[in-house]
Amino acid sequence: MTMSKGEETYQKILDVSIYFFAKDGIHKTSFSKIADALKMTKPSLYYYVKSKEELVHKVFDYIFDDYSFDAYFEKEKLTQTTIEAYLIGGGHQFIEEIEEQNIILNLLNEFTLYAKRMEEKDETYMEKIKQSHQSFITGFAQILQQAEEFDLIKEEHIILRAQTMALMLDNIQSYHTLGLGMDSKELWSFTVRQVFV
Amino acid sequence: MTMSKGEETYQKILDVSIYFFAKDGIHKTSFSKIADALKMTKPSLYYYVKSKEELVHKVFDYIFDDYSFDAYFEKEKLTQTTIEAYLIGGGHQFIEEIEEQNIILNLLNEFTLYAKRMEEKDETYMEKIKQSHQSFITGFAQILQQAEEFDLIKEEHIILRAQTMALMLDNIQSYHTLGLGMDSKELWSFTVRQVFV
Amino acid sequence: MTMSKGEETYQKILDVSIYFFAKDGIHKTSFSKIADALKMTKPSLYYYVKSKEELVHKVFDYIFDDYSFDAYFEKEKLTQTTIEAYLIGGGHQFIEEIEEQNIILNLLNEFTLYAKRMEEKDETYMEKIKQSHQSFITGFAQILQQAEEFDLIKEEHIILRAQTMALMLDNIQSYHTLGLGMDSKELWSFTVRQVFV
Amino acid sequence: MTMSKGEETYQKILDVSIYFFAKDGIHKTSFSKIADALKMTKPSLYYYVKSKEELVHKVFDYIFDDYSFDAYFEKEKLTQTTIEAYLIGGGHQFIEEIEEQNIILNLLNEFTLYAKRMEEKDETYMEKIKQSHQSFITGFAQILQQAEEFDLIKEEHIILRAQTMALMLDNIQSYHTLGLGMDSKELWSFTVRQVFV
DNA sequence: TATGAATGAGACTTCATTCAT
DNA sequence: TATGAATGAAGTCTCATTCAT
Repeated sequence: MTMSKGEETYQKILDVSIYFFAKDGIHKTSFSKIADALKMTKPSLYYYVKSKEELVHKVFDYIFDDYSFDAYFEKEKLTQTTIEAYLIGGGHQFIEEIEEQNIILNLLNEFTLYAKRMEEKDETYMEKIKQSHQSFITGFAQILQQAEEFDLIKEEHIILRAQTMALMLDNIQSYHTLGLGMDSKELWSFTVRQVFV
Repeated sequence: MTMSKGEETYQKILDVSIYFFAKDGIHKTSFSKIADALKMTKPSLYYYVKSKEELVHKVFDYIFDDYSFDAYFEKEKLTQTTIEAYLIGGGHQFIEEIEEQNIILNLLNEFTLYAKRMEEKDETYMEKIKQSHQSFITGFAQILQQAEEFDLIKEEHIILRAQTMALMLDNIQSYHTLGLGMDSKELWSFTVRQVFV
Repeated sequence: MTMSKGEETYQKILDVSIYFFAKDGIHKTSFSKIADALKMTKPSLYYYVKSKEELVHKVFDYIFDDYSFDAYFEKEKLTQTTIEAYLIGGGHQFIEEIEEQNIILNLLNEFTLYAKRMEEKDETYMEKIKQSHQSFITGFAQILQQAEEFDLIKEEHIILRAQTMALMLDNIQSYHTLGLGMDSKELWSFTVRQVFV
Repeated sequence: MTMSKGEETYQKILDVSIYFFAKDGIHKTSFSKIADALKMTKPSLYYYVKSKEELVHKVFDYIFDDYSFDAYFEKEKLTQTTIEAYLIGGGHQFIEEIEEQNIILNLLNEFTLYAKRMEEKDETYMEKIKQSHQSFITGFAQILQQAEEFDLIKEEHIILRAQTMALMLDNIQSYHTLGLGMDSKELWSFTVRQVFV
């Protein structure tokens, strides 16, 4: 459980990189900036990270490994309550967590752009992003499947409904931070209820 | 109607900038790149544009001036058809146009990030983006208001419905380009129909 | 007496150039700056002035043509008053005039540096500067010669006295503008009186 | 006592900068020029100096730290000889040293101009220059005070005399280098003797 | 593990100047 | 007389990266 000094330093590098990548952008975050913030020298960074491209990739993995349906919607809780409440609650939790680490949203968007632009050179970025989003669609679809088995909803359009939910949940916070006076949680609750009509 | 040589050159600069900004990102698009593509020299660019920051701003305005509800949903057409068909049709047109100029999507996303990061220095970016999105929400809300007057929908949740439509339409294409096998037009039709339930 | 439009424009160019050369330095004064201040375009400037080097030379001549002993010490007045009072009065006038066009001092100093650095390429600058300073030394020497003929001072060291006066008068204002709390006129009066001891 | 390699390089940068600043002027001395002369690359310079402005400031401090009354007039020597001889001797030493590092004079003048033009942005330049000049005035005044206590001169005009000496000494070499056939040492001796009349 | 020192490539920008109109 | 358009050269500065210690 305890980290070695090296692991600690590595973790700090990731944290600081995430912070600056999100705040200023990947391109505007130089090794100097990171090194200064960590009170290290640039060459020391190279001990932990082979190149900037590798750092970007490591940060990317670190971020997207946590960005999946299962991280927010815990399946064990599903039986304890109604499906509708479960979906609403999970979404609210998602919204809250994203809200807390506000600047991460920027990073998710930046990485998506980054991944698209890297697609020719390195497909792994896009693949991981796809998987993340797919996990939400699939996750919602499974829940809906179950709901249908319980006769809570009609059989129709399960995929479209799942896609709607995934897309809404994914962008609701981005929209919120634009400052259009939108109530994220209310909109999510509304979305779920519409799906269950 | 005809452009002077200077205006033509200026327009070409905008076009090429848009192309590279979208394809490679603002930061990775240097004046050299633009100048080379136009077979001009770097200093010539400065005859048309005071600085890179100004070029970014000009491109930004050029893009976002066209990104509004009214540009896609022509109000004159509203009376010629049913409201539901009108909304579906307008959305399909929106989706088609975005699809044609595919890379513009990247630019919209990049500019949104750019605007957030510039907010302290220059609020005008964010303001314009807000206006764009607001125009969609307000546009949909007005249509729904009318629908309600004709008793086509219930009075409830007009704002939430409008927000849902705006958010869905705005991100449907981004999602599509991720390659999750989503049918944009079908999803939009479904969205509109849900709203009219 | 009246100037043609062309002459007027030319004069304005000189005036503006003097202003910027003095305020910001020759090197930091670009043709753009001058053109903007005059609401002209750069190529128009080239109609009046062949190159920046020529502009510098013209301004230089314009400034140093007026910087001579005779411009400040009018020989006709010499007989009307005592020699000592004449010298003090002339110096005070010099000081006042320099004080009025304060920034000209910067230009004189900058041109002196410029002249030294150009000496290998173009000796005319240094020659003109030498002549200016020599005119003061010679001017004072002639006055002192006359004073000696009237037995007001001893024969000795006439050149040294003249050099002292020239050097003091020439630098008294530069010193003053440093803000060392020096009273220029009092110091000049003191200098003259010392010479007449 | 020995310098590390870094310190040596830094010192070389200062030396070369001084040389070029004096010979060609601050503005005409580019980092390329300095780097070439040192057989370094431009970015290497930035390892030692954050910006050109910082380099200018460092050179300025380096020069003006040595330019004070105490650096040329050693107070211990005062008792060993007569005051008049002491002042003449100190001045001659000053003149000789300035003559040896001839181009430094240009630099002093250039820095004075630079300081005036920077006054709004950064007062420290002007303050240091003032202090230098003030040190000469105060230094001379103290000597004269002492002379007066020994009844060597009259009580009157001690400040004016000190100012005269400071101003003369400060500019005598500038004048000399104009090539007006002035004998600097003789003029200084004359100045001191006049003061002691 | 860490650092001092260095570098090639390339970024944005300004300048003096030209030329056809 | 004046201007719109363009350019080669050069300037300040940043960046990712390397290497010997």
